[in-house]
Amino acid sequence: MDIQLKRGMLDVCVLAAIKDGESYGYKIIKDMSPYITLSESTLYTILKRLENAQMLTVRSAEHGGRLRKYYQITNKGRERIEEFKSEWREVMVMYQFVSKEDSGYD
Amino acid sequence: MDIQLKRGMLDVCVLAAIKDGESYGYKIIKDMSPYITLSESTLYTILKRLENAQMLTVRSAEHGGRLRKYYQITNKGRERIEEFKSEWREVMVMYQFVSKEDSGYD
DNA sequence: ACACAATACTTCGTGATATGATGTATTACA
DNA sequence: TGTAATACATCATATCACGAAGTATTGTGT
Repeated sequence: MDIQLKRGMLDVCVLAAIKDGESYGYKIIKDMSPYITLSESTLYTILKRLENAQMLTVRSAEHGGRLRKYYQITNKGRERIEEFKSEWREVMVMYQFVSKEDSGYD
Repeated sequence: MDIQLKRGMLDVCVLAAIKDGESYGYKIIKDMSPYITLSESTLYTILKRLENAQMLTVRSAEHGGRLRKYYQITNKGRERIEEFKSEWREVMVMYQFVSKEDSGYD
């Protein structure tokens, strides 16, 4: 899939992946993999960005000797998801502009 | 609208704007403006990119003392539109991933 | 005659960001 | 003993939308 087309959607997808309960990096990738492919470097970049934007909070916890970072969505994060849904209408306008056939009229 | 969300769509929108007949920069912006807003700098960047990718051809012609560049879509450009439509399915998968409500199960 | 809007295209710098490559470290398993 | 899986981090790179600024002409209002 075209990288550019994913832009602006991945952030929100990651938020959606944790909206029903906290999760951690590796699990997020696994959970999303049937629907969306993203590399580890991409995910951790996004998580950091969302943390800076206060759309999620992080807590570190040990699990089986390994350190894990658990991510939890904030209200701001949920608002971002709603905002995205609103913007989606404009995206559909663009899609329809592309996919509409020539009517023959003008 | 979020800039990032437009990415990967604008190129195809411009191709769509000329798919029913050749046009020129200024007119393309006017034609698209009810649906999609894009600045001149963005458009001419895109036109140059599409030309390099051989998705459109250009001819210069004088019109009312002013120089105009007329852009015409190529087969490769039309193929790009079709390719985009295919990729759209994956975009919708991402959108549904974001917009789906928690089922309560799992 | 003068100012200003509209038409038409160009170039430059900037910020955002998805990704591959690479690295570190532990656990599980064959 | 080695390899895969788990888990997170950093860096450099390429792509790209946009504002700002510039050039030049035509049309219009006063």
